[in-house]
Amino acid sequence: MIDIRAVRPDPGVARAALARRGDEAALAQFDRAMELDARRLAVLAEVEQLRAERNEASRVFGQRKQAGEDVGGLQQELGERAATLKSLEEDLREFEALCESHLLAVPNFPHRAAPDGDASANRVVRTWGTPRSFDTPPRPHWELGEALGLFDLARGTKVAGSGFPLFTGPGARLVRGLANFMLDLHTTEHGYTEVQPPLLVNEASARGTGQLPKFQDDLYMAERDALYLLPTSEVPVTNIYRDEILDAAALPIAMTAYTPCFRREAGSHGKDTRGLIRVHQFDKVELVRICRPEDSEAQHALITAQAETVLQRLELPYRVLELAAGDTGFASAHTYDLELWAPGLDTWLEASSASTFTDFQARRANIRYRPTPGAKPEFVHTLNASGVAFPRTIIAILENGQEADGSVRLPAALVPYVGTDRLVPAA
RNA sequence: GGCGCGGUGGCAGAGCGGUUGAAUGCACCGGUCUUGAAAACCGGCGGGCCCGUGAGGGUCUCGUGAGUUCGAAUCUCACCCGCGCCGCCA
Repeated sequence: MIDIRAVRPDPGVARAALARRGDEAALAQFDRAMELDARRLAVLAEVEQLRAERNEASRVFGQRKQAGEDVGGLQQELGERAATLKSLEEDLREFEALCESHLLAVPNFPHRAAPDGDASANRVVRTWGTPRSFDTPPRPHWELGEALGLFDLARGTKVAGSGFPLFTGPGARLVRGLANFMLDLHTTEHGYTEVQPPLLVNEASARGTGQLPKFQDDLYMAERDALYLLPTSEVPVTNIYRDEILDAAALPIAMTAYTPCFRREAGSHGKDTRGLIRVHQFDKVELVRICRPEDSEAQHALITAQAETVLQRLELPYRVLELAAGDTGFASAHTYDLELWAPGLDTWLEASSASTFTDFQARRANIRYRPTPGAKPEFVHTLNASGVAFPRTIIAILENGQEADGSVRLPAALVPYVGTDRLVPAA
């Protein structure tokens, strides 16, 4: 959530910043929120005035009554005034709720470094690794995976529906190996604390990180219990500290979690649905950092580098994209996408998104810290990065590692975790 | 799922419907003392919002929401959460 108090003195500046997203609807939400805020403040002043009078009058009333004076007339007058106040308070609540609902729909301000424009303005800031050349056209991962017995997408569809992959035998082992490899890297070399969060989250949590109210359609919901299946472990992990005031000495906090993620992918049916490119359920190791505001830019560079390390250890060619203002996610101010090269698909696939949310999530989730002991609490900054998402990593491993004989060579870093250096077709 | 008890400030823990934003202790901050530290003593010390350049003033906040009342942390109702016992299940 943006800071409406900071915006109030000069809404034009904020409006210009938001305009960089090229999102007319967002600007409209912003304008409406500012409008409602002004009306809210006018009613608030009136309500507070009446409450002050009421409080004072009640004090006097109590004194007179105790002194044994006749208070009948005064009591009636105060009763009438209480009714006036009550109706005004209802107006106030209405404006507050309306104002907040619009404010919750306003995205974060893009970082000054983010390029202007939409996705076509995304900037490649670096590439790593060199794509192999193939003598014959490289095969897509779904052919390789089925031939190697790694997954059985038809049966996954039978069990749940399309987009719910079933990993089998060596494929399941590969998934488990990836999880252990990534968790070990982040916990032992990058200093993260491993957590296993709840996989369903309540509404407050989903609002805290920005999934609600705007992206309700993207979430699976357990309606009876008003719980949502996590679309990313960013949600439960960031919300661990919701409504808390953190000790400055504890910052930065660095947590990693291995969880499945569930996404309805509403509106993207028929797009990239082949194989493992876009699925409703997938595993991911996530990195979350919580830090002091002045540290967040450096923390962003750090968390991005840590996600890159995963891909480097897996010897997978990738590029780093700095997202343009218009392509940056709702809650994010600045995002780097890590895209893996998939030779079988002849394309780049996003395997990680490393974002700084500045105080946007902290404000929604009310996560603060005391800069010094005894000082006023301030909002922290939150960041996260996939470190990394599994399906597209598996795609890259298969498509980059494929050999002419139909086998797939595994990266050395994975060998101890998967128990073999090569995946071979079943005899 | 049933019955019982309970949710108060960073923590612990008081609180006859009327200066109770809330006793007290701990923690924390500032100071005195000390060569230094500890102890002791003195003072300060929740958060949000609005107005104000500032000093400061106002308002809300005792799980959440509604209600009773001139006035609610205190009374009523609903909901949420926690604990205990029973039932059910692993």
